[in-house]
Amino acid sequence: MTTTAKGEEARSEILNAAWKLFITKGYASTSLRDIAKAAGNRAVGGIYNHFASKEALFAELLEMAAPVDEMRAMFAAARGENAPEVIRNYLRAWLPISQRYYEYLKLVQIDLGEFGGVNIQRIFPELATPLHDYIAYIQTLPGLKPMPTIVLMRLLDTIAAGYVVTARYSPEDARAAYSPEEWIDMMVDALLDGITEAPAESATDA
Amino acid sequence: MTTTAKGEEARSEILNAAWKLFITKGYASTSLRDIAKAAGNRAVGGIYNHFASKEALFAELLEMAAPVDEMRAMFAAARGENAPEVIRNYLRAWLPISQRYYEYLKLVQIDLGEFGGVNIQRIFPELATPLHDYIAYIQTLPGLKPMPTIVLMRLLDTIAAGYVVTARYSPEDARAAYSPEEWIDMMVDALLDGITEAPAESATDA
DNA sequence: GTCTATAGTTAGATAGAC
DNA sequence: GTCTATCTAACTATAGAC
Repeated sequence: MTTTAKGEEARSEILNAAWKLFITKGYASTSLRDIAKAAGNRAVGGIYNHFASKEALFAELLEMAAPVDEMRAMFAAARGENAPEVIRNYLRAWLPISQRYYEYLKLVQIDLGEFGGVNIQRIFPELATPLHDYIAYIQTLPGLKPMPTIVLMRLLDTIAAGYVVTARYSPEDARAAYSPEEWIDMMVDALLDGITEAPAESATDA
Repeated sequence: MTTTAKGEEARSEILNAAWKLFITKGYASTSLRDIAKAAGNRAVGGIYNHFASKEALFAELLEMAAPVDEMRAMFAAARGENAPEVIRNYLRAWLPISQRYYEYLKLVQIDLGEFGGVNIQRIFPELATPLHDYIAYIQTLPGLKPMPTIVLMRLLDTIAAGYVVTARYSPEDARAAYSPEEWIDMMVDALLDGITEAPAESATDA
């Protein structure tokens, strides 16, 4: 829809402004006037030089911001010799990403609410399949209690989702008592070793 | 705003319709015409006999659906002699509630996005304080590894939030392999005892 | 490609008969 | 208390000058 350098700049300004507004105000509450104004006080009509409609602009955001490459790279990198070690590597890599992904999830929710999820359905398989393969890989490694793949997947998803969600709702000052890395390690430790006090006898790795 | 029985019925029909539409379509995308139509094909203007504005209608939903009583009752009931037992009781009681609460959280997000959270701020202290007290109570009980209150709170919140979120995103058929109660117990077990295989020597409670 | 101007539609809210 | 009719404002999208 655009070829010149100036056009490209306008296009990305519009995308940036739309991202911020859709995230903070929602889709329906964000007018094209709002977007045009936030994108350097542009003309409303000019948006249509770059996007066919408001929904097309939204769909473009959803597609270009999907963390497909990031996730694939992480799955390739977070490997190791035993499952606990790999899980630790995985969560250390994924949790910081997933927090950035939090804003993206708002766009996903918009797509589900406003458009019935038609836009996200094109992207989702690209993410689900590598994740499933990766979890299956972890289960070939030693060091875990036996459990079905679906259970392990949900546990890992639970930590990731919970980490992101609780970062928003818990009181800020208490959360600041630890660095993000410390928080991640504490949550990983809880998942791997539990929070129940050991039976007290042979404390080999305290 | 309403006194007669017929008026009360209309009022609750409007509230029910608005709840469903706000949850599924979002606030801004839901028009008062949509609500009036869904509430038994009523007249749009009639809504103003019961609510001063669209926002007032929304605020009423937010207030009346807050699970304040449910949470207080749960905090009072989920007690015991040692911390792991109490945590299990707590999560068994709270996770089913929190899933119903999932829809309510969408309303909270709407309030944050559309109104800057002004409506939820009236309700939030009623929930946060009892929760904090309850976590502190758990920490007076024996059986947990030593950890700061804020860490335990975030871990419990993580399980609760993760349970709710992953229920929406994981594939339905795989999730149906276990009952909700089984899922909850598996997740509680993971939190309490971890997922790492024990060092193999003295398997006392396998 | 960007702008101004505007068409066409729909929103929240109000007035007044019944 | 409910209805029909309507007001004003805001929206998406288009047309046409530059």
